[in-house]
Amino acid sequence: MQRLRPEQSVFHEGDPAKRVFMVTHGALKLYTLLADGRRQITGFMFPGDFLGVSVDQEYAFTVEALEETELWWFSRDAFDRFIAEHPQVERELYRLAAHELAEAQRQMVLLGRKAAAERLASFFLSLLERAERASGLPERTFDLPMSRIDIADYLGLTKETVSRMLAHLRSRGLIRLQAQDRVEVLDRDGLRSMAQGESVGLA
Amino acid sequence: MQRLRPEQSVFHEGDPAKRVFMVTHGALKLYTLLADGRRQITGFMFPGDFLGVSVDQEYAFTVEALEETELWWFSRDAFDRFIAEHPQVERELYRLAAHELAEAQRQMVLLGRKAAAERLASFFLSLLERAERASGLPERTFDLPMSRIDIADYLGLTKETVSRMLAHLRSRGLIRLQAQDRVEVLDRDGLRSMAQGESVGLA
DNA sequence: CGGTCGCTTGACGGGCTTCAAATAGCGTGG
DNA sequence: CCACGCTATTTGAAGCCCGTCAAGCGACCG
Repeated sequence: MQRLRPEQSVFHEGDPAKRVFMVTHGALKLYTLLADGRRQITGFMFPGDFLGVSVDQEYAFTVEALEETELWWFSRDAFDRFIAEHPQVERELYRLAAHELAEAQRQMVLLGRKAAAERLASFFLSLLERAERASGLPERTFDLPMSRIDIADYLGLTKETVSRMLAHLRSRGLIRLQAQDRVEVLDRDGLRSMAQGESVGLA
Repeated sequence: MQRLRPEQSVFHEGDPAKRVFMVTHGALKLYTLLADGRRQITGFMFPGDFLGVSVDQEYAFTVEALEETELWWFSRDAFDRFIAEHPQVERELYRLAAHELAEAQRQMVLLGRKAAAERLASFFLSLLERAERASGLPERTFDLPMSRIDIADYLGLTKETVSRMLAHLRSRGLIRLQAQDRVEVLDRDGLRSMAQGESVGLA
């Protein structure tokens, strides 16, 4: 078990991947830095998510807590022994990796081809869906445990553009800010159509 | 075994993931489309690569041949049976997924944070490294089996910008075009420093 | 209630896209 | 083998979206 305060890191990019984690409370960000300080957040983690599982030798990113966070961890050796004794788990991990990969691909589409407003709308929709998966109920609101800069670094934008797009979504009546860090979705379909595209499936 | 002509597709996004493939000759592109036709290529595949392995139920992208291509395939059922009989293979597949995931993360950094010239330089370096892995020897040249539009859709740019950045790299003396579809690297270090950043590893 | 820090808003500029046209490469058929 | 024609690629000009720089505002905490 490990407790983290905001800003504290779990591990850094390049560290040997000696542990496997499960998030029990809180929220985390995963990121990589370029030499000149540019940063790309490659994902956020929430309770129930696994960390450092689909990793090969070294961690490929840095992980840092966004808020008070609690993790369960195992040494990779113990984890590997456990898997060896429970082969059906391996299949499950495999599914997990496939899911992560699909998510990464969706993010590539977002970063490569979507406009700023579309990116923010897509992000909000996925946070809403996550909130629903967590509670098991339909939801109209969700929290934003991360800063505007974090959102920007996740969406490949700047904090100013995030702010402006937020204003844009608000003025279009799609969302409302119950607080700086809490979003209420007023028009889910509108948000979806702003998020655009979503793959059509056909060539 | 399956043979494909250029432009022929192996499967489409949303198809049930009934098969697993290995590339033996040729080259392929993986992509998703947005409703209005915008396209993001999420990867290219070359001999030795596996296709449709880390996939959950449905394929998450369309795959299309860039040139004359040959694939070996297995039904997913047969593949799963094979894995069940050879548990050590599962571990290997796992490693494969981890590697794919790391690559996806690098692409997110490229799409989210790199400038056009940096993207093209990064792409060329990775093609050069792939050519070296394929031959097992140091290389100074590599092929471009894909069109400028494909490159653009992979890098999140337009074909015009790709052309201009190509001219830029040429004028800086970093590369030379032996043909439209064959690149010679004249200054690998220069290319590397243009590709920028590569993660610094430290926070 | 005041200070600090994060967020928002505004003005401006730049890098990439868009639209358009010229050129080059390449397969085809004579 | 060469000429032709088609398409991909390159090059040019103009515009726009988002980034940058700067200032103002607002929220939260002590």
